[in-house]
Amino acid sequence: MADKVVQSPVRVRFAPSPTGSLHIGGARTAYFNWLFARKHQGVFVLRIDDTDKQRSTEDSYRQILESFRWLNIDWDEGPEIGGPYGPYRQSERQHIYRAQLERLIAEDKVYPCFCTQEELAAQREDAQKRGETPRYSGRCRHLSNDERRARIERGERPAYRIQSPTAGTTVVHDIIRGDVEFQNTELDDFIVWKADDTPTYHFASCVDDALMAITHVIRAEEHLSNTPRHVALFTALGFPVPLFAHVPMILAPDRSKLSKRHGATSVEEYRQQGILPEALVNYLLLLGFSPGDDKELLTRDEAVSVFDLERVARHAAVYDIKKLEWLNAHYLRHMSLDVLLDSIWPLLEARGWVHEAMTREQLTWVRTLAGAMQERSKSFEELVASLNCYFDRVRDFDIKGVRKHFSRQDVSTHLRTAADVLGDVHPFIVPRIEEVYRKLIHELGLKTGELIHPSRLALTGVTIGPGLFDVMALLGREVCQARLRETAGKIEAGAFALETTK
RNA sequence: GGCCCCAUGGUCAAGCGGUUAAGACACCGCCCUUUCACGGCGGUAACAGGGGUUCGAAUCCCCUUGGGGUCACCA
Repeated sequence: MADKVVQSPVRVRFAPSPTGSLHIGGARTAYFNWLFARKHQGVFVLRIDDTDKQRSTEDSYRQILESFRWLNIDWDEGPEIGGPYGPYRQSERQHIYRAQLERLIAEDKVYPCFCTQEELAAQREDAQKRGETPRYSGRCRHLSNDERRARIERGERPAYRIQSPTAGTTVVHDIIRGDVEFQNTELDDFIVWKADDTPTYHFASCVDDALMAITHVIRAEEHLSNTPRHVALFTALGFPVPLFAHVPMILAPDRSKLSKRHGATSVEEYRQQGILPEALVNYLLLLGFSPGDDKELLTRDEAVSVFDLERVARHAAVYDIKKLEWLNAHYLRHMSLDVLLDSIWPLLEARGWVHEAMTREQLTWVRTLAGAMQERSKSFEELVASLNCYFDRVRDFDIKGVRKHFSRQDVSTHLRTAADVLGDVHPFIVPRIEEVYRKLIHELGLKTGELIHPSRLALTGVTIGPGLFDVMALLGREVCQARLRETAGKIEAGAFALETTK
């Protein structure tokens, strides 16, 4: 990246407001910030924009931090660890904003506005009707100091507006989009301080960015249109204007804004659904960024070294759950078996399949089960669900499988014979089972699949899964025999007749 | 509506004046195989439209269309 773009030291920030869980788009923006900081040996600041006391909750605050920890995105300055520019929660910085406001008032860059919200709303409506852009009229801009003082003394609670430039253009230097020009006539004197005596988001954000020496503001595209205001604010405050990078939005499959009705939108939800942090982070990187070569699977270190803000896409990306699942399956398959077991343990426990006092044999067995399904699962949930037949009797049989494999006249007889034959397998291990089973298949004059498929279905209820002989060894002789016979009985009793005609 | 951003297959995307327009996910075949999954091989599928500039445009410019964002005493 060009030297002019990266000054040192790089200081970037992510500033969520704790009014909900960490959104997938926010996570990506944060990750890009983090990557940029790490890439340039800079500082990643986490700041909490909790100026909105009504909507901010402590719960949400904790969950956001937790999501970052889960994603393995660490911050160099911010909540819980502090730093030289703290505090890092806006609710604790009110005195700082107030001081800056008073300074700007003294410097005549900001002025009190006594217009009521009703008046402003009416003006806005008028403008809308005339087809004009609703802008503040500037009515209170030229009030005399005497009048201002008098009205304040009379008890009126003004808001404060910044004197925006009325002519010329404001150029926003955006690393992703290039220079973006705005006519200053489009700007109005917007409010920086509310009548309830608290700063607006724009004001607090710019004061913080200025005072925290933020060099690059990397944020969502929705802020691009607000940026001229921020430039005006930085200028009024007398601080250098940082460089900007507005990252494109993430859209739902119907190209609308991603929302709850499109399924999971928060990091927390993905976590609950068994998505691995490595997969999510890898996917987020690929959304709106390409390393330039064909690489799709990137480790964290590779991501850091390859990341480049100038290569971030300018257009919005549609969220594709399928690719996330693919990545998840990939990371799932490459997990060590013990980490995998550790990860699914709570799920197994919840189903009552495991408990803390299990014997070594039982643990080994569960571990083997997990391993058997590891390569066949896209998520923890799916993996655990596929284990059902090892812990519980088979209640439901795959209908298509039943039609296909239980329809032959002599199936039940064969299953019974198979059950009998399993009694001769010693020890009950895969090669022995296979040897005996194949011998039986040959003697019955069947094709391999003609016995194997019905057996698998009888044993597990499904037509998919590990090799039949692995399944058998895992289930154990007695269970195999019992299920083969039980299913044979059901076939003979016509228990599947209903299902086959369904 | 004003302003701003954007536009390559269904999706993510490479490309930055000359390419048979990569690759990945998804989908469809084939192979492997007792099923599934993995893996391997192959296939369907794109430069929104129209004008320019140029010997030559996916690439540069303009217009149209479409999508998104923003216009609050929300953040």
